[in-house]
Parts: sequence; structure tokens; C-alpha cells
Amino acid sequence: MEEIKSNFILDIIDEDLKKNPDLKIHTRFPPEPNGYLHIGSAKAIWINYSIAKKYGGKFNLRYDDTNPSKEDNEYVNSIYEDLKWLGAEPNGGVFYGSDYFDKCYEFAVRLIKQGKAYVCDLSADEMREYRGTLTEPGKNSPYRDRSIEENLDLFERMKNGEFPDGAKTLRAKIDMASPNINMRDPAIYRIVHTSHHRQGNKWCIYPLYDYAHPIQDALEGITHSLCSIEFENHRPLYNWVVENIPVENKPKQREFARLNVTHTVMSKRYLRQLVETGLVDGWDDPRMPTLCGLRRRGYTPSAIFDFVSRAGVAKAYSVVDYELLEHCIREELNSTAQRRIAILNPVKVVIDNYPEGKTEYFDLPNNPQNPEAGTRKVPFARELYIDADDFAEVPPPKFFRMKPDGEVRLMGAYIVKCNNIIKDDNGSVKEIHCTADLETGNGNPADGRKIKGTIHWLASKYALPINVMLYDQLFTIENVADIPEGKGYGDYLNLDSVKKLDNALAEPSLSEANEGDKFQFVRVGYFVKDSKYADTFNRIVGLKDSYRPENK
RNA sequence: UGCGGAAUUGUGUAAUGGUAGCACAGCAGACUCUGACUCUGUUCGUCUGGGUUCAAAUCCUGGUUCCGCAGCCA
Repeated sequence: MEEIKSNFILDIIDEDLKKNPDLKIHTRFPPEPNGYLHIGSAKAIWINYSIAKKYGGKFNLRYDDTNPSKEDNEYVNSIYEDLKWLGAEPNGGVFYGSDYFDKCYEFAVRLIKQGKAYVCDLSADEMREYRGTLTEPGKNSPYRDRSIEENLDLFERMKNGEFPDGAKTLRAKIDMASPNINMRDPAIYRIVHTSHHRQGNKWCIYPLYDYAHPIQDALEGITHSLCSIEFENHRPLYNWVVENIPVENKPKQREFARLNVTHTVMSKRYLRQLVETGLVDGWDDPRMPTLCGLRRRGYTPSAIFDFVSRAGVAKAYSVVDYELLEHCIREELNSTAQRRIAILNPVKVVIDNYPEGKTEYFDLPNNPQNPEAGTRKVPFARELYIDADDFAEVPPPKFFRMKPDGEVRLMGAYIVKCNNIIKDDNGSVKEIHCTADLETGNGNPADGRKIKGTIHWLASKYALPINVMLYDQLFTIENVADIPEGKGYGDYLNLDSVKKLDNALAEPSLSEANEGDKFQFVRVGYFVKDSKYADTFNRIVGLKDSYRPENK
């Protein structure tokens, strides 16, 4: 995994370490189990994990499951799977925020006894009114000065289920006139009569994030609670809680900008919408920016960490170009993926001077840059297929592939010359007739002439029919920023970026590929064999410029 | 209009008073049995006005722009 580079969080930690050299750095990744992990989560994971690693500290996974109405075991499991896949081992342990509910309750009672929290009867609407606005201070709740005894009694009855949802809240008594709205007596407990995915019906009151999170951090021994920038305004409240609970450990919250990538969204709310409306196949659709979607698209953990590492850690809002992500996976796959031939749009080629019925096998390197990857045998015969794009009857300037009277190399095999073409009634090319330079075979011509173009080919009688799903764009969502508030997502999906090619062909050795194997279709792009589509292969990342029709 | 953040090339990110660097993208060329890869070269930047200093992206000061905050979500 990429080591973390110089950034402002490291500076803060170094500073803390200078003050207290014995400090054992302890971080955590605290996802709410209400959706699948995505590339933005990978950034948070990487930051927390790699910082713990750098300082020889610990890293926890903690499910932040304090809202029973949104969370589900499906997500708990998927998060664990994805984290495991990434290889970010939580060496500090796996925890659940809900396991601290007893402590949260105990500390809340303590706050009440100290006069620092009170039960409030205001409705949600009333509370909003009392809160004031961004520019005007709030005013005190009429229930703010209840006696400690009354608060204790009411809070216990809240816990015992005597009140309906929303009837009462427990609030921290801080400052209704604070310029920071989060400090205006925030609710720390609410009543929700909903079964919890882990606690069942044990509770009908649930602590809110701002109250529960610092407690969880403090109890787990977290030293640095690293989260995204929108929580920066919550830091004073985080500190207030830490200061007002009887725990030695005083974790420190620090914030970094969340990851944005062009042509997609990270919000779980939107991603869930895509899944639930059926616009994508599921959370693991290769168009999704989820980790499982990227996995199906062929991304590897190392490429993902490479990407988030290159994107960097800072506080300024930014949107990283998806080309960087593609670069990272291309770079890795280029050195690791085996090459295979596939013809996306076949056109028949007949080698007139090649004996009918003869088959010979050429050895093609599995990875030209890595001889250790070995070779494979690819059958050659009189009748072949090439990609339609590799032939031009009227070639543009600098067209190096097959053209009338031109010579071209069949990759790993003979040099052939196109003699004439046969068209069907519609005038489109039906058959291309060539002669091969049989003297040279898979070698260079004796007369030293240079052949500029090399194209891929398949012997028709051995070619393996496949379906190819083309995901030409990394993601399918465009101009997300332009989507009006409240508008459905479907209208803004670029569904054209997914194409299914039914008549594609591949070399026979592909039939032996295993699920998850990654290859490079020579001159076409990278793909991963995906069992979900049986005989279908996903084209995942295009080769840069490889199909540019002509060069300027 | 309140509070809190942030502004470095097309994008992202370094430089912590001392040569503005790196990566991606772009452009040009070389190489190539993948027009990929690789290699070489190259365009382009410190939001803005003032100040301090021998020296400012960095310090001070005025302005501008962008992001976040008014859930009993996280």
C-alpha cells in the first residue's frame, strides 16, 4: 500500500508526538452501515490506516450504527468484505457504535446530574424555531431549567418507552446564542421506537452522532479522529463532549476534504437511488464508484490506494479527474495483465495462398514486457477475422493498418498484403482477400522492409463467441452539479456509455479463464472475466488512443 | 447578513521567509510485431490591492471568490 506523503495531518501528529513521545497513535474508520463503501471511503480508510501504520499504531473498524432506521446487516457485511478486500486490516479491532449505548446512557445521566443536559419537550418544528438562524441567535427552550430530579425522571421514562417518537429529546445545555449553530443546545438523544439491527428492541432512545461519536472514540482509545471537512463546525461540540465525560483519553478530531471524482457522485443517497430505481444492476455495477463496482471493473486495491495517495490530503474543496484513476489501474494492469486477442467487430479475411484445412500454431507472448509470463499457442488458418476498424478501403493519411495493396503485420504471425475486396449487395465489405508472405512466418522479411502496422486477428474456425459489455466511460453520470435539487437521477444518466457487443470473438484460450482474471484485449482495452454475465466480458479501461482512427 | 474553512498551471498536490517542484491531462518528437507501453522535449501557475523584508506562495493588512453549517441524519 502506498505510504502516506507529507500533509497537514501528519504535521499535526508530529507536533503531538513532540509534546508526548509516548503517544500510541490510534485511528479508526467509522462507516455508517447504510450503504456500500465507495472510492471516497477508500480515501478515509487509506488515511486512517496508513497513518496508524506509519507510526506503528492501531487502526479500528467501527460501524457507526446509532440510527436504527437507516442501517442494515447487508451493509455491515459488505463493508467488512470490502475492507478485507482492500487489505486494510483493522489491527485495533472491529467495533460497533451501538455496543457503547450503555456507556452513552450512563454518561448522559451523569451530564443531567451535573446540570449539563436536560429533557426538552419541544417538537422538531418548535426546536427549529427556537434555534434561531445563521444570523440570529436562538432562544432558550422553556424546558431548559427543569430540575435535575425532573430531568432524571423524564430521561428514565424516555428510556422505558413511555413516550412516542419525537415527543422528547435530551439536549446538551450549552449556549443558545452561540454563533456556531451546533452549540445551540444540540439534541443528544432522541426517541425512536425502531428495532436496531444489532441491539434489537433493547432501546427506544438512541444517541445522536455528535454525542455518540466522541464517546466511542474516547472509549476505544482513539488518539486522532480523522473525518471529512463538513464536521469541522462540529469540533467544538466534539470537544465539549470529550471534556464532559469521565474518560481519560482525549481524542482529537481533525478534518480533511472529501474525495470528489469527475463524472460521478459519492453520496450514498444518490448511489442508493441508482440501485433502487434499477438504473444500474446493483451496488456492484461496474459503472458505480463503489469498491465492489470498481472491483468488478477490474480495479485492484493497490491501484485504488495509489489513486487516493496521488490525489492527496488537503482541506480545500477539489474534484479529481477520473483520468488519474484510470491511469493508476492501467499502469498496474499493463505490467500484470495477460494479453489476449478479441475482435469486437469482425470482418472476414481470406489468405489466398494459405492451404485450405491447414492449421498451425503461433506462440504469442502473454505479456511482451514480462517474458516470465510465458507464451500461449494461437491457431492460424486460411480464413481469419480482423476488426472492421483495422481496414480502410480509402485510408486517411498515416493509416498504418490494412488497406488495398498495403502490407500489414498480423500480430505474432505473417505479413499479409491486401489484394482485393468483395462487397455484398449493400456495398459493404464482405471479404478481404490477401496473400501472406509465407517465407517469413513470425519473423522479419529477408529484404529488410519495414512494416509499420500490426493488427490482431483470429482464425475463424477456432474463434470463441463472446459478449462484451463496453463501459467506455468510467462512470455514466455527467454534469451532476447541474442536476436541479430534488430531480430524479435517471434523466441524467448517460446510458449510451454502456454497449453490448453480441458478435464479438475471442481467441480460444479465453475459455479457460477463471472468474476475476484480468486481461488486456490487445489493442482494445483491459477487461475482467465476470461470472455474473456467464459468457460476457466487461471491457473495463480503454487503451489510451489505441483506437484513434487517424493520427493528425 | 452570523460562524467555520479554503484559494499554487487545465486538474490534483508539494514547497513551513531563500531556485515555485511532482503527478495526471495537453502538445511535439523518438521507439515499437499492441498507433498501447516506454523514452525525450515542451506549453501553462502562487485570487487581488497595499505593506514588512536583502528576500514573500509563506508574515501583516484591505478586498474578492469558493466550500460547509439552521436534522430529533451521519
